[in-house]
Amino acid sequence: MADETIWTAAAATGDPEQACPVSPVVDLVFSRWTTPILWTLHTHGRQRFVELHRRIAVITPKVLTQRLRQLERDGLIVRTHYREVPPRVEYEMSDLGRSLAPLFAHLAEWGAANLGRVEQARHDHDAAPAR
Amino acid sequence: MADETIWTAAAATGDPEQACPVSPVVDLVFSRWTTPILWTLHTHGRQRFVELHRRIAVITPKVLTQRLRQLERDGLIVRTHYREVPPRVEYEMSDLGRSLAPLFAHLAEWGAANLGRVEQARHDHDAAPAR
DNA sequence: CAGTATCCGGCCGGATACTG
DNA sequence: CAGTATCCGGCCGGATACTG
Repeated sequence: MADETIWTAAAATGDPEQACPVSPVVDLVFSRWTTPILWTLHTHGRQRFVELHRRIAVITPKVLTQRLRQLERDGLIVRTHYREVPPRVEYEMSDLGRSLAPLFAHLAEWGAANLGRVEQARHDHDAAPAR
Repeated sequence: MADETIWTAAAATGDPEQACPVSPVVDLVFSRWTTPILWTLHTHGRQRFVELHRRIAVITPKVLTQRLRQLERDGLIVRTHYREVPPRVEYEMSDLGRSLAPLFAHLAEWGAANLGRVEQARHDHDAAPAR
C-alpha cells in the first residue's frame, strides 16, 4: 500500500527521471481494438460474443478473442461462461472498467471539439510549398 | 462548419452504426512514443532536438524525427528552424497541443488511482488455477 | 546539431479453415 | 455459439552508420 502510494505519486507529479505517467494507461487501454470493445460494452451493456462481433464490424473472431482475453486479465471486463448447449458466453464491464467512463467521455469530447482542427492542420501542411 | 458540428455531435453521442468516438483520438495521440514526447514538451516547455532526445531516454533519432514530423503535421507541435551554424531547431506545443493538457492530467490521474488494481487483477488471473 | 539512409526483426492484425 | 489453428503480410520501431 505504502509503496504503491509512493510510485503513483511519483508518476502523477512527473518523475524527474523520464517517465510519462500517461504511457502506462495508453499501453493498457488504447490499442487498435480495445477502445472500440470497451466503448461497445459501455454503451450496449452486457452482451454475448456474437453481438460484440457484429457491432464491432470488421474485427475477426481471432482478434476479438485475443483482445477480450487481455481485457479480462487486466480486470477491465468480466467473462461469464454458461455451460449450456449451444454455449453461451457473456461479457460486461467490471467496476474497474467502468471507472474509465469519465475518461472516455473526456476523450470523446476533446475529439468532437478538436479533430476538425487536426484535419485542417494536415490539409494546410500538405498544401504548403514543399521546401 | 455545419457539417463538422453534425459529425462531431454524432461521434459524441455514439453513432448507432458502430463508430467509437474515442478511436480517432487514440490514433492521433496515443502511439508508443507520441505520449512521452508530448508529455516532455508539456512539462519542460520549448526545447531542442537533443534535449528531447536525452529526456526521452532510449528513443532513436530516426524514430524521434518521425514522431515529431507527424505531430507537427497534425498541428499539435510547432517546429522552428533557425538557420545558424551549427543548426538550431526548437519544438514546442501548439495551442491545439496545449488543449490536450486537461486530458493528459485526467489520464495520469486515472493511472495513479487504478494501475495498482490492474496489477492486482493480472496477478490474480495468472495465479488462478488453469482450467 | 539535427538529422537521413539502410537493413532488419517482431508483433499485431487479417484471411481462411476448422471444432467442442 | 464461441471460439481455435495456421499462415502470412505490413508497419513500427530498433541498430548501425553516415551527412549538410
